[in-house]
Amino acid sequence: MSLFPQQLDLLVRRIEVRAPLSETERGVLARAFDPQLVTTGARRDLVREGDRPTRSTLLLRGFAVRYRVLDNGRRQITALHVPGDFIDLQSFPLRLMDHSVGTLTECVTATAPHASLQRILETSPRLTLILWTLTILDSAVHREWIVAMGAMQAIEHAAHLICEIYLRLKVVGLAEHNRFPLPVTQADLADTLGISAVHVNRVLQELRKAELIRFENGVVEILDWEGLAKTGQFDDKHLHLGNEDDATAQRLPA
Amino acid sequence: MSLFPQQLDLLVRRIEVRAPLSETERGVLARAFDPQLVTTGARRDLVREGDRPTRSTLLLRGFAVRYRVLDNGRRQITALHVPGDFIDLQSFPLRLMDHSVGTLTECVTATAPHASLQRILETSPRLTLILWTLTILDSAVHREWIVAMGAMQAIEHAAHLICEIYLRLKVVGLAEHNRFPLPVTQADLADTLGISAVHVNRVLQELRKAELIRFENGVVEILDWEGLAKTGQFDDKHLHLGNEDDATAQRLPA
DNA sequence: CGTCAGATTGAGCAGCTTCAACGTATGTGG
DNA sequence: CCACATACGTTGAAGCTGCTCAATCTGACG
Repeated sequence: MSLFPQQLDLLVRRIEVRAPLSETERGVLARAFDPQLVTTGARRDLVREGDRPTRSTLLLRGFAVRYRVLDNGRRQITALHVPGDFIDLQSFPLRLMDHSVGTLTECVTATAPHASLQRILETSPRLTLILWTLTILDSAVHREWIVAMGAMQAIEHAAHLICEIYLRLKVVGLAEHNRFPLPVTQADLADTLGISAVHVNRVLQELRKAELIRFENGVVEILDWEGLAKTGQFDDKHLHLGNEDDATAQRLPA
Repeated sequence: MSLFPQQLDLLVRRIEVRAPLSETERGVLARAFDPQLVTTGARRDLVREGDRPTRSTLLLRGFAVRYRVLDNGRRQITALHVPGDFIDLQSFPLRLMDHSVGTLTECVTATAPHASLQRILETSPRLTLILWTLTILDSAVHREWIVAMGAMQAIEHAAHLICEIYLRLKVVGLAEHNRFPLPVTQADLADTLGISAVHVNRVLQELRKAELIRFENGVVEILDWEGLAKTGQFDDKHLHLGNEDDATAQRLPA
């Protein structure tokens, strides 16, 4: 009645960037999930705006996005999720989904009933803080996206996004050196960056011409990290990859 | 050694939109704050990017903004805070500030030492969930801003923002019927909406010409709520103003 | 081989920017 | 009390970024 260790591994890595987990805690976390995994095809919804989920979903394999569709038909992606991310942990404290989550690729997910999270809340302050922190990291990324959308040009924004995804994938061991999967179409990028698909195409061409990246068949290769980070004015501070940032490690030793 | 009830009132109202608080809980919350309040002048920083606060700040009076300044000198505001909002509750789980918070007007604040929040985390699952929920509401607003920035025109975005601020002020009793203070300059709005101050001016003129709002001397009057909400494609779902949205009320009765 | 999703290109256009000037209210020192 | 400074709002004009529309190209797949 619990997740296998290797299935929990990506989440554990994300957490342990900041705070070590004890064996007991890993066990509690593993038992919070339903043992059976769910596989969902590409381009399907995992949760829909208006839903009131009774369980939260952890992404184990594949890429997913949070999005909203406006009256005018435009879709805006508000978050891009990679393996190891909870895609709707916020539905535990706040049940009503105010946005949808859809898959980009085929995805494998594990689900944790809210009742299990409730138990963690009532019995483990440390794990509670860890879960809370995960939602706060989402927030920090959201803010960074607002900055990028509001104050950067399209090409800078695109460079910024690529830097962010690269580091996030690296944390969970899914990026090789300067190379990582990004299985999204230019239309998806358009809905993420808030620009048209045509313009995405031109921006990507510029990034290629500047020899900052290659991007073919859903794989990004970063040719010049320095240049890319500079173009995107990228600073990894908001990803909080250093363990001295975090209260869990300092105030609640494992 | 605790905040006066009326000083806590705005926060309590925000919380009780979704979940009732017991007298005991109010007491615990009140005692989490330092008794003395702090007054900060207009256009000063309350917290700075790079800081590692040891206490979290509750805004009692005045308006404040979260923001980041880019290399190119552009300032992007990522959140606008009104009385009753925590401006840096996330610094409890994640110490390093990845953005700054500044005042727009003179502000009165109360501070809660992280040690007090720690005590709440260790002793009161229900209050912990409530605090967690407050940070998650910030997240929901962030996502809505991403949608507005990415998929709306400037005039729609502006209308959307005004709708949002109006409802948030109403919750804490700071908006009269269709009328509320918005002590920001057009340059502030520019940094919020991610457009130039000149264009803000033109957008406001359009909103006035369409007889949707008046906006003089830092006071907004909504002349046509329906029209404004339609223009801004505004839906209050993401503000989670209904108590059936929330887990606290349902699973952890006071 | 035809079909389809996705990428690419060109051309004209719209939204928003920048620069610069000017208006208006408020405050301040002489 | 006036001269001047300062902050904020308003207006016009020119230009750039990114959009829309439409056509073409490419590769995968049945």
